[in-house]
Amino acid sequence: MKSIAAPLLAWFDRHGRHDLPWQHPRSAYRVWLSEIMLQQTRVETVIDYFQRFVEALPTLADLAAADEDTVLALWSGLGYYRRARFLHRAARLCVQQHGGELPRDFEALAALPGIGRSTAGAILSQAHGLRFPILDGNVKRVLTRLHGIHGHPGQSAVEKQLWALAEQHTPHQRLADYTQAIMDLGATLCTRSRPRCEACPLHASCVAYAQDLTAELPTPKPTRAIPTRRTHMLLLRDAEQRILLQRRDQPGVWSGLWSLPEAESDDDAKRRAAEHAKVHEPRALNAFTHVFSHYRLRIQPLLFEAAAPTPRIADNDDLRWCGRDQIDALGLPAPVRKLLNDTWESDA
DNA sequence: TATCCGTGGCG
DNA sequence: TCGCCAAGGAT
Repeated sequence: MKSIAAPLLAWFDRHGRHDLPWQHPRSAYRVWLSEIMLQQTRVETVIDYFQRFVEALPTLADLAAADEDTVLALWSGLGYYRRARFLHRAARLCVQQHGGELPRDFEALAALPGIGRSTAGAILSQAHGLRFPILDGNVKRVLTRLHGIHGHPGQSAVEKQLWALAEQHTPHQRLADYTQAIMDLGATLCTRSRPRCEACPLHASCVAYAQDLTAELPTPKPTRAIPTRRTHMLLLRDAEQRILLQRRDQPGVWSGLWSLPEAESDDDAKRRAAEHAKVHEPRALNAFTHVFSHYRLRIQPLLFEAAAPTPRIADNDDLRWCGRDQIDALGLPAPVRKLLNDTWESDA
């Protein structure tokens, strides 16, 4: 099989992305952080989060020493929060077991939480120039088209075949550049819709291009209808305009993040509100829908005004009355942060 | 193996 | 408005 490395690297030198923030400097810690943030997330979205994160926690040691609320606050809005907790846990494991650095050994690296085969390959190739393939969404898209492979890449047989191809294409020189090059190709030319095949350095040997299959490949995941769940969110606000926040359980959606107490119905909401404060009749705010990958959540916010906190419910690890300026330091789900800000804004 | 886990942008 | 996506990994 003819390797794609030579034409790909030549293209990368002229048209690749060379100014991403994690490339300067390209330390193992920064590459690792970027790879975790980039899982299922766009480069444009990640850049600001990355800058803020490394400014607050410049080294692996800083991350390991940070508390979880700090890490989740820096991650807040980026989604898939388990990534942040795994990142944090992995940093502490590195301090405990690997001399405070990310291991260079593939098995040890991939054994860390949040680091799978592809992310381990990306870190080792980009940070250390070691020869390990990656197989992320970009590479899957490039390889299924280049070789005309049908079937959803999530299927194990298809994925196995793609890993074998990824391995075969990986060169023995310029590993960091090659890894970045094939991702750049997927991100900028070999895009899901309307790929720019005429500018692609590989189109002469591309099966999908020759057979006009770029619109069919990669085979999309079979879709299924997602359910709608409903919840009431309680905005308990005291005389000082503070609102009661509650840390969410693990596991589950938004686990470990600070959110609002929830209820299944109006009556349930009043009952739960009374557990925390002496309250008046609630005011129903505008309901809205938040969409996850696997279900949509219809949220009915209920504002309980001028609540007097029940004394026995003091601030603790999982319950906290927070003012407007306090939520910046906490990890909150994006729609909850917006709801709180809107509520405080509306009577400012 | 299938499901779970966020978010913002785009056609 | 809405379906679908975008640098996966864990369970």
